[in-house]
Amino acid sequence: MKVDAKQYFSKELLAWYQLVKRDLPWRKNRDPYRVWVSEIMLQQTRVDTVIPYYERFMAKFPTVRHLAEAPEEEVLKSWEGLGYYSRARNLQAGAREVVERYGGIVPDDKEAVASLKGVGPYTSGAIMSIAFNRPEPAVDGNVMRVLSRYFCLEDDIAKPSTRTGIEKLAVSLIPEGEAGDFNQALMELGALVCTPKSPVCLTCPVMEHCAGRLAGKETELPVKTKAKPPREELRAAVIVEGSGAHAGKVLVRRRPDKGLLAQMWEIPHLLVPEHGDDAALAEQLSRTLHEETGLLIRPKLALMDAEHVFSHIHWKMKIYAADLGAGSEDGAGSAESAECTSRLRGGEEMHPLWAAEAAAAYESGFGAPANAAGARTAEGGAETLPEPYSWIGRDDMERLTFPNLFIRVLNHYFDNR
DNA sequence: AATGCGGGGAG
DNA sequence: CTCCCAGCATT
Repeated sequence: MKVDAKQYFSKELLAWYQLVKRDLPWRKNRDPYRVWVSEIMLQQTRVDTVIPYYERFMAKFPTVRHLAEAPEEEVLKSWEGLGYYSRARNLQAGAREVVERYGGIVPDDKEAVASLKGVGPYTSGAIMSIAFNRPEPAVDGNVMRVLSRYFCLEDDIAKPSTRTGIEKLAVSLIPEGEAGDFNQALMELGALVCTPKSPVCLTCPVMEHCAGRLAGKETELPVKTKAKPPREELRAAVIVEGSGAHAGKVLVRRRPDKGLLAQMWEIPHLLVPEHGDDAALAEQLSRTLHEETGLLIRPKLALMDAEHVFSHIHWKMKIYAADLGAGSEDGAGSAESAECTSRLRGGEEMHPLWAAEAAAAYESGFGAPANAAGARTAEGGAETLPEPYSWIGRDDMERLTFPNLFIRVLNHYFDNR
């Protein structure tokens, strides 16, 4: 590629950007903290999705110090529904580091910024160029697509080595003193014109020298290996209705500190080998929850099915509604509970569909609970549930953080109760 | 180099 | 349906 084509590209792209750039909330000024928050939220997330989250987040945590001093649960709650929740924890960890080590001022220093939690090659380049106008590359999916097409590069952009190579190219394209605008222009072009499918080449400011298009390959590029399909997991979940002191509430638990959906709340569920038999699933749920909480639950209704696809796992869940039987801490007594028939419409009545053997095991209380909390009988049971379980009402959903999957399920339940 | 990590919009 | 989005951390 000739030097001419590179200079042409940078000059025309920059001029185009000044004309058409969108008025986005994080472009109001160059406050490094605002840029930082926006770039973290924008990781693997569309602009239109981010905007409302960004507005709420900046109103609630307007400065590095506000974020650093906030309770972690509030930060996670503000991220609810946005996905990739470790971003929220890492962002707050970074804010606390900036307060402790740099007095609350984001340092104008590449190594310092790059060392912050959750800040990788792209984000550090974006912060350094946009906030400080430093000539660093900010190569994301947009940039790899745009440059692959313009320079007709056929390297697989799924390979890390390809990104590294494109970073070197991207640096060489940055016009003197215009790193921030140029990098944003590159991404803006990828978002508005040089889109993944059916790029709008006729409106492209650099169409004339686009090698990919001149070769007729604009829709073939960039080359990218397909991702492996998510593995399927069948799960059985249950909404347990409290009674007595916990009437109107449901049983939830908090997920572990690390891993999938870390530290978020959910309704109890478990991995099962197959979905065939409602009675068998009900029995497994009942037995497992008894082991973990001491509660004796009685699944009554197949409430709904729910599917949720993560990038690497595909959950297929059957969700039951249950109440507490005799022998539970909150047990209202079998006679009373037995009269609680279908409170939910559209569901399928299943109690007492249990196999005789499972029902007998249930009636005998499954033996002693494995959990140290001990048996919870109507007379002498402990008042508190073992961690990480808890009873919550609908109002509590305002302060606890749930993945969208469970928000949908709980809303469906509370709406039709 | 591979894998884990959310959720949704567009075609 | 499929693709992929202003990616990063861990192994």
